Amino acid sequence: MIRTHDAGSLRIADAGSEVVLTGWVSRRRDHGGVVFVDLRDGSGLVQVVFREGPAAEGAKELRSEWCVKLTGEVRERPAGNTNPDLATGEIEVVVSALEVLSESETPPFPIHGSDDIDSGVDEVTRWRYRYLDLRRTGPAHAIRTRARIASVIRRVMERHGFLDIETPYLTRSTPEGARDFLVPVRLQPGHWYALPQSPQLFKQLLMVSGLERYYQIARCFRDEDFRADRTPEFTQLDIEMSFLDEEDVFALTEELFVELWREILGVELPTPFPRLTYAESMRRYGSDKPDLRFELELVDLTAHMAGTEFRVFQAEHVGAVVVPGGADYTRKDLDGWQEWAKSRGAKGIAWLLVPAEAGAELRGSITKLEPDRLASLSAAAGAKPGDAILFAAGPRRTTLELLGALRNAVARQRGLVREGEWQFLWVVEAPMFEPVSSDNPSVTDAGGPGWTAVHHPFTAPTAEWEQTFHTDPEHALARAYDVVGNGMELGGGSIRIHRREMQQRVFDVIGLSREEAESKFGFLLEAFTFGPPPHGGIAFGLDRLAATLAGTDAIREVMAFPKASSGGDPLTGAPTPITDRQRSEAGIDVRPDG
RNA sequence: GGUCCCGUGGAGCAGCGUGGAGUGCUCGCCGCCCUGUCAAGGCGGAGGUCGCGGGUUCAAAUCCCGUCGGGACCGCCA
Repeated sequence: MIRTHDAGSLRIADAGSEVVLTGWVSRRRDHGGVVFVDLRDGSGLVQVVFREGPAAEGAKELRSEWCVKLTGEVRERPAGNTNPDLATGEIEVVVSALEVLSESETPPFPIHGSDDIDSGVDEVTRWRYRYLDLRRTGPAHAIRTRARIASVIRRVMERHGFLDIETPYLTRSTPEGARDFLVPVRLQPGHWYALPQSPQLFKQLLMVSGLERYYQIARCFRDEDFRADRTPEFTQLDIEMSFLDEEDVFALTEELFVELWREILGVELPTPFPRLTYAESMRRYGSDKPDLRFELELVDLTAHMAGTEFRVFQAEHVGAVVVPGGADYTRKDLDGWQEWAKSRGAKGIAWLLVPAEAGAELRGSITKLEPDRLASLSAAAGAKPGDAILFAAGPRRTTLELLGALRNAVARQRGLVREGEWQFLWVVEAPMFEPVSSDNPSVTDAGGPGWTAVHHPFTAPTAEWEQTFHTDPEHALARAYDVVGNGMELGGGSIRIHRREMQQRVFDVIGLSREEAESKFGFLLEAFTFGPPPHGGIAFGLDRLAATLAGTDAIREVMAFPKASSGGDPLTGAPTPITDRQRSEAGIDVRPDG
């Protein structure tokens, strides 16, 4: 190394040492006879002082973000001049020699003094100059945190004998539901690779291989629209094991999470994580990833409304969220909820304000309800004087989902979320199938009527449904599980089917013909003819996990070079048009015969 | 595919409703002064296609239409 010390590591004990430092000029404070420079390197900041001689002359020329090397003596700062805000604030380095390693243009946004990720600078500008953005301590910390997370993961996985095995990026479509990214193949014009949406099929093959314990920090690709927490390439911690049951997955996951939260945040997570069935989670929270940092459980009023003449409540499901103290809602607030519901495609939300004073009249949009039903409604909903009740009615599933979203929105709005708390749980026994609909197309090319796999078609049914899932697909339950933290789905997986007969019944339910199954993943089915072990696994969204542990909402903050929401890379300018020659060589316009 | 928001010197904003000279603020940048600052300070200065195109108007940063870029949400995404 061309330096002897890290700038941020110097302490009072180093006083008197001669040091050589390298780094960037963070700030320069020129007082004429004395010049102070904050020198920054990967370890932190230290103040260096120039007084006289050639070094001091050179210091006059220094500008922000110049890269320099300097030699000097560490000294205790004069009395009264220490800086308690700096780790190195008790000392400074008096410079005897200065070498400019490289000069810098004026940076497009301030680098110094921005320990927070959010400095107010436009994101696109930050991504465009991400290499400068990462000189800032806040963004750099997020990336460093991610690296520590990967390190903890590898330690835990290796402790349990898992093998880190790479799987192909140039492959064929896997059975997930998203659109594939496609790569043309020069040597076979008109033929295309798909980039993997996950290593799903390969990890199952590795179980057939008898490797028994696989993990990979794998890049995955899905060509879908963006969200704040979604980007076209992302990273999964992918895990698969043989001869296991759910408890093994739960135990491993909990150990991993405990270790991550302890090491990164210094938080001790209690285990085991509570478990909820999917059905119970939907019933109580209207979500398959409930946030348990607040209560506000949904109320089921379907029975209370049975036989009502009131049109809006003549529905498969009538439910409500009771807003504590919500009687202070203004008409504008309530109209706001209407708009909110409509923006989610719902018909609307009915409301009732329960007056705080005894005997006062109920106010609301449903006061024309039958009087006895109305009178007993507050009690049936569990509302107290001063509360508001927000109702939704309609088909059971969509109504519960609307109420679940409402529950989250109300909790945020009313400040009911206990920030700083960590609430993990397992959501288990999801349905195996869901009805095919226009916005939920079948995996079959024919797109025939019927059912599609909720998780993926290799997910095993629960013990109770092993013999009967194909006769009642609507109610069949899967050995699938999601781990949820603070309302975020952090990971999910399942126990797989390893028996050919059972697999065929699943294909029959989802209307996948033998020919189609053969052409899509015949290689997996063939592998399963050679004594496949019982196996299963789980995958975690590493970006979401890292963002959570780094204390940011945006997964882009834990990616070194994130993409903009159009899918473009503001730094390199990708994607770009291709030349005619590239187009011709790639063979992308060729239609293969047959 | 849909809804909403943003685009003004290098950065962050205000100005737009009710059209009237590129007006203003904070920071940065350049020059000079300055021996204890750490958001150093003082004085002076430079820097603009108001995203782009069209329209309305005597006159457009401001109003209208379109478009591009960015962001959030719904759909979509196991």
